[in-house]
Amino acid sequence: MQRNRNKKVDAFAALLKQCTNLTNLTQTHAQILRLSLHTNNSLASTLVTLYASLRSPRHAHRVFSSVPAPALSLFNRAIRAFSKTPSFPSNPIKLYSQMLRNRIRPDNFTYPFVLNSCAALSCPKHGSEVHGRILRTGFCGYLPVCNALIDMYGKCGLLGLAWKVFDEMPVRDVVSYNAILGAHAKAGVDMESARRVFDEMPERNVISWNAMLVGYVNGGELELARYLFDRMPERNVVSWTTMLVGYTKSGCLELGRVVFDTMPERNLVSWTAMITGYAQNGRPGEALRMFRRMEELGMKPDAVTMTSVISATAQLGGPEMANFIESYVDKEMIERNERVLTALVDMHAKCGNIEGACRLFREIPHPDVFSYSALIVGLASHGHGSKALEVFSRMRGEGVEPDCITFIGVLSACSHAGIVDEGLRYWEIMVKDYKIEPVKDHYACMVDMLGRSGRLDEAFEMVKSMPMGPRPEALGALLAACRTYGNVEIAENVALKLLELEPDNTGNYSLLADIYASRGRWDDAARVRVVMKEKRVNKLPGCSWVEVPPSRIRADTALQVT
DNA sequence: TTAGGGTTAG
Repeated sequence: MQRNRNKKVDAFAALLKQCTNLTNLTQTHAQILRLSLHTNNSLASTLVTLYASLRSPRHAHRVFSSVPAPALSLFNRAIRAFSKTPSFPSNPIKLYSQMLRNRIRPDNFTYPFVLNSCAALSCPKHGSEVHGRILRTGFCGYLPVCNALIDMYGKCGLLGLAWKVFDEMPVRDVVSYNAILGAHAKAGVDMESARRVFDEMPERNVISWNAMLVGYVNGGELELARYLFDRMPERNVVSWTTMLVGYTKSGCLELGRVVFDTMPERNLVSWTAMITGYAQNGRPGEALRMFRRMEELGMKPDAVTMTSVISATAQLGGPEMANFIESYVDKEMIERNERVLTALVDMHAKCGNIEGACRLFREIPHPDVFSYSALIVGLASHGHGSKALEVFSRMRGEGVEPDCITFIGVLSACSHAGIVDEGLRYWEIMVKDYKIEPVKDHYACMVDMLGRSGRLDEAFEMVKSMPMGPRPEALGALLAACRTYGNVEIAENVALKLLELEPDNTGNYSLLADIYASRGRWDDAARVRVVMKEKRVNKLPGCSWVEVPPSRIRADTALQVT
């Protein structure tokens, strides 16, 4: 009987090896379940690994939890599988605690992956507990275990502890050096120390060179990065992608595109980097075109890719497109992590569906400053000022620290709700409690708020108090308020400054001419129009990056399709 | 076991 069962297990193990997609894997899994072989540790281990490699952590979790007494090997395979999706509910740290409760002793294959998750979740507390156990059980003699410790402390920013592990190791390999090098280079702020490690290490591989490259890129030292890139003894897809990111992050999209087009091989990360480059530099149409090309090549996006695709869609607007993208996320089983959900909240808000934005926000288990800000800004721009302020107060109650963008939402909420004194109070809170230095956009919000409610003198004072000098955003808001309330005196003052800063912006000339006209000062209005003509300032045609169906082209917009 | 891609902006 037992022998027969073992035979079947072997047969299924062989069958599983041939499963290359989710369809035939689930079919084989179904047969395993029918014969009640799913409690077999070895089959369950293979299933968990395969589901994880096909990016189906939910299936993997179901397999794992249906085994009543998981053995060490199954724990190890599951921990390894889930270390790729550390934010998933059954994360390696939980599995590790479970194995200790089950009195199963972790070994040298367990620790590196658990430590990886501690690093990914930035949990040095758990990490040092694991460290303690490693020391007590004598596993510090294993190179991969110590290397993972260096990496974990380095990624959590505890460089002293990383060095302590490094220094106490009797034997080190290139991985140990790379881990400590990466810890210094990553942020790009201490490249001198990184350089010292790099120069002193006994042996270097492509990973060591890439770690230095990343450091220069993240520190904004693009020329040094390029110098290094050109002289590397060996380059792989990571080196090329890092260089590509260097260019796109500093706004050199065209150079980034050249790198992308010339790199010898591209993977999902390279495609995502290029898509993100376009999305973050105001070229959402180009981002979506790249995404389509990537799909046509059969490359499946992941959560990171989709975050940028969603952000690009948000910039283009349109409720149909927003709904399409959301159902795409569902259909392709993209992990709905915090960043994906935040991007979806923002997208729906920008595409006019604030209810959809609120619905998605409720799905976020622990909203952070990004998620709260996206919702607050969204509510404010839809005119739900008091609802935005409610969300802000809930955010503070939850202990989430607002940032400068949150306050842009809060101040514009006050502006739209017409509650000026509240707005002034929030300004105080921003500056005094949160020590946030107001930037030009905050001033623009305040000027807009004071101006809308007719407090033009205070708005003017606000403009004059700007430490960076009057900026077009704030001046424009004040000029608009001057038109609403017919205040020519301030308007002339403001317009003069504004035209000096933005001589090519037609809106400013028109606004001033309108103000003169509304007060019956026809000669002055005409004078502005003449100046406009002399400067050859003509209305700029509307411009779009995407093909728009003819029915949606507004009659008053000259469309320049690129 | 070591290197690359992500969300919020009057």
